[in-house]
Amino acid sequence: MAPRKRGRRAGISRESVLQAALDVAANDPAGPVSLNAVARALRVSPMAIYSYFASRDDLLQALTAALLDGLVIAVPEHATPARKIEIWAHAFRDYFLERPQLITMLSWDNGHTSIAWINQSKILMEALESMGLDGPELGETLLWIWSVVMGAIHAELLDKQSPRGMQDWEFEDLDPTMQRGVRFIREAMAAPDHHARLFNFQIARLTDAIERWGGERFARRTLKAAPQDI
Amino acid sequence: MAPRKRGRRAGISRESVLQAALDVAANDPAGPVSLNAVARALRVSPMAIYSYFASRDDLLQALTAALLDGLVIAVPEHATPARKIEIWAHAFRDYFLERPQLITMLSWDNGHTSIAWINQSKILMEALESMGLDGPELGETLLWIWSVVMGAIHAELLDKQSPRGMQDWEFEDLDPTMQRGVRFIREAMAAPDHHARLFNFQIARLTDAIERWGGERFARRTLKAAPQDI
DNA sequence: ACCTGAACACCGTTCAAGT
DNA sequence: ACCTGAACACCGTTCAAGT
Repeated sequence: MAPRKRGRRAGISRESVLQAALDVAANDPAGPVSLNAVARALRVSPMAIYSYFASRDDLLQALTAALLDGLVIAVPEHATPARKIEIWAHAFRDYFLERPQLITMLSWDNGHTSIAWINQSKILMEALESMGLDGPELGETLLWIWSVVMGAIHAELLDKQSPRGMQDWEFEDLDPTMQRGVRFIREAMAAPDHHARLFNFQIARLTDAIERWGGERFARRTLKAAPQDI
Repeated sequence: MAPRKRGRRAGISRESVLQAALDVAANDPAGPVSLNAVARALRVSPMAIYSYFASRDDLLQALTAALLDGLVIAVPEHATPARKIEIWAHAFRDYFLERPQLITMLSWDNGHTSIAWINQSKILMEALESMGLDGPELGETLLWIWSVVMGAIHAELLDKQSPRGMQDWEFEDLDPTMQRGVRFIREAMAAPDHHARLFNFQIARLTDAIERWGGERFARRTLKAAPQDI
């Protein structure tokens, strides 16, 4: 309560700032993590944080890394590549659903991809390689999987924190065809495991496509390598 | 320049506010549309806007509707359902790429889905229905397509407005396996039509899966309807 | 080196007052 | 009814000053 004297050491550190940021994020998962809120939690002036982080962006980068560090994905060694991808995706989903702030910070807030995030994709990459993917195609597939997984999780979180409520008058403004569609959507979302089912479905289509696609590419490459000009 | 007198009519209207908001959005596609910025463009006090819109949310809702109104998707009547979905998805992508603000406002800012947005999906729904989808399954498929299309476009825009630059020291901190992966990603993204190709690929997988899935469901339903107990 | 305070340029919204 | 101005509670960041 007693206001600190000018320049008096508050005894904060990079770690304690990070911990405070984690607390702020945990207390309000929906809202953005602001420097001011972190400073308030630490009972210091907002500017004190600048001694440990260059900017808000810098703090968020460290925060995402800290949050991601807790994620350890283990896959059975003898599982098929497709199964490994499935396990990877579901582990990601579970982890993000418990830490709703992460998805925003990781892929939407500023677009910066943290190192920790990339390192977490090792299992994914190894699975793709063993499916015969290589070079730019492997890179493209990685980007694709990220987009689908993050998109699906983001949509799920958004829906959970603010269910798309539609007013009656809005519903009546709709085209009759779409009124039926909206009813179907509501029916679909009424199922208690709706989000899990939708996620499962997307990942299944994903691995399905990769298996087929990777197989084709692999066959083509093997064909090219064969001595056809003899 | 001359400051308006208190209460003096500025002569703005719901339409002029909306137009100003469109201008603001066009001038800074990356940044959010703020009430203050719109007021500045109109040369009125921010509070004047509250005479025409209940809140910032209300203004954004109207803004998205106005932006979406310009989108008219026409599909050849005799195209296959899958082809219709493809055309729909690409029309959406083209439209959104020219109006980068839309994607944020529509699906990420507050999560409110505008009526205009839903009405735009009529073609999509008709295509799905003619593929044999119905009920909650149709609703689920609609949600899925939205998620994929919006996710892909969002990722593309984000990448364009702030390319994921990675510092050298960051690269060296990576696991060797992922260093190779990141190199592949860079190679993939070096292609000039990279985004278009990735989008094409995703939509192709999407229609592929729906055709197969819808077909299965259709067959099962037909089977059920058949007089098997005779 | 670490921290504060004042300042600047933002943001959305409420409330009272003026025409 | 329409609009302003002051006020409130935010936000990130710069800069000078204090210990």
